[in-house]
Amino acid sequence: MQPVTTSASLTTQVTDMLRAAVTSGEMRPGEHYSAIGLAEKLGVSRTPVREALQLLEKEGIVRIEKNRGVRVIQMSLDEIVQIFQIRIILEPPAAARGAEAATDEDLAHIQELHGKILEAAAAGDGTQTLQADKEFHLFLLSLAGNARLTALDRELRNLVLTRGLVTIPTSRSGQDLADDRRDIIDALLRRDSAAVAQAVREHVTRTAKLLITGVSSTTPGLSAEEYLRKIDQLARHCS
Amino acid sequence: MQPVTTSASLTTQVTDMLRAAVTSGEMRPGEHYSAIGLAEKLGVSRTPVREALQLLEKEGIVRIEKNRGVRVIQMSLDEIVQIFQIRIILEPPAAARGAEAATDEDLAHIQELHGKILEAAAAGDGTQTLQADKEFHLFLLSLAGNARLTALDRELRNLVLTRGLVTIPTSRSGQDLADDRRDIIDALLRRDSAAVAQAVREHVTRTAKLLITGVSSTTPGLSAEEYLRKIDQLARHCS
DNA sequence: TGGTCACCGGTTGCATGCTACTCATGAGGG
DNA sequence: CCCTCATGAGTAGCATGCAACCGGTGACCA
Repeated sequence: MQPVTTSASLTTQVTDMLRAAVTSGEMRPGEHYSAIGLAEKLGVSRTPVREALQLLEKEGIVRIEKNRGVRVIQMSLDEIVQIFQIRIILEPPAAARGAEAATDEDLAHIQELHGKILEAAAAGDGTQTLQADKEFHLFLLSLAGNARLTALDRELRNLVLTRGLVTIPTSRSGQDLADDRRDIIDALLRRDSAAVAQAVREHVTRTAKLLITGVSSTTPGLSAEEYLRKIDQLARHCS
Repeated sequence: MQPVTTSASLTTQVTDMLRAAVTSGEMRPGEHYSAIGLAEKLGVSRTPVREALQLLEKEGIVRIEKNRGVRVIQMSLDEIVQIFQIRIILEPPAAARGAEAATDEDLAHIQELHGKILEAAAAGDGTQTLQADKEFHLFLLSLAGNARLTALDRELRNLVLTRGLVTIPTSRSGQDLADDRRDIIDALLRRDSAAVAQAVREHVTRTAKLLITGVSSTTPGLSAEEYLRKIDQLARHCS
């Protein structure tokens, strides 16, 4: 039904391309880039690139250094912790509400999405698995009927991806995460919203811990302990 | 110690000015504006205005209509509810954690900020009251040590301001809100984090209800009931 | 009279020129 | 030998030119 999708504005396209370049690892954190260079590479003028970079800066993906160029932000462990602190607060209640509001078709669709995760995981396609996992969770959250919350969560997830791609898919941890999802689905099918909240909470917490230990292990001289402690520092105050 | 604060970029300044123009009511929701017109009015070229508008669009304050100009978004009651649903989930645990982490100086500063709210309220300066209230809450949240959460909350608050300026300051409700703040401070001084969470939760919930009934009363044929019900639809699932 | 279409004012979107700024390098002085 | 400072290469930031595009209005035709 789309009328050939009159191609979106260049600025928008460039934004997406650059974001993809970052999450795919093509543009590396800490590295320096110039708007003029990126413009040439993409075959457009500096203006849309510059505007795209400003938007990405607002997302927290890059930092613009006045008259110096742009730098992909090397997300610190501290910021990763902050993001997960937020996710651990937000996602459980949203998922629980989603469980209440879900129709039978929604539940069927969830199981379908779950199937796709398993397929991708079985095929050993890490990127695809991550993508499918994201869709699964975002669909669940969207059932709560709060579009802004869903969008917010999507952005938080994207941010982590810039650091997370490498570290997530170890086989052992992949199994744990799969078990978590199984728990979520079981609770969903029972329409036990409290159990859904609990399962989601554990799932996100586990993801956070995996990521943190992973990142800190590749950064010698950094103790994961301190950061692991912080993860549920906020969530435990949820009344 | 600041080296004369080399003035921020024009784009940034324009962004702030336009945002202020929206929240102050100078630019009205639903109204149509052109980048070229705004640029003339501000005495700058179209480029920084255009870039500022793109950033504001990302914040959700305006919508850019291709080749047509820009429109200040008329926030729907539904979106207001969504924003408060998020705030009611986020703020209580953050405030509670802040209560744990606060130093004695922090507590003193909080009381100072509280004093400023009372002053502004006594002087009958609505705008100033709102501003002081924002600072109070954001400072409390910042004590939790999660800068991203604080920034997020600031943005959510700004969004509501585009609709909220008019409706908040009725004398009766102002007193209720002041009482809430009193509760928050009492709990803070006792370092009773659970009570802080509870008090914040009630405060935000009350604010939401005031705003919703206010807005719906100025929009005839709209029942507030439906929206009021939704407010804590998510928060009640906080385990 | 009703409908279609061409035109036109107004706007954004992108490209590009120019200025001012930042940082690094290297020469010159102490 | 070290420190200082001038110079230059490279950059973002802003202004402006130009084309493509949208929507409305009025003329023209059936």
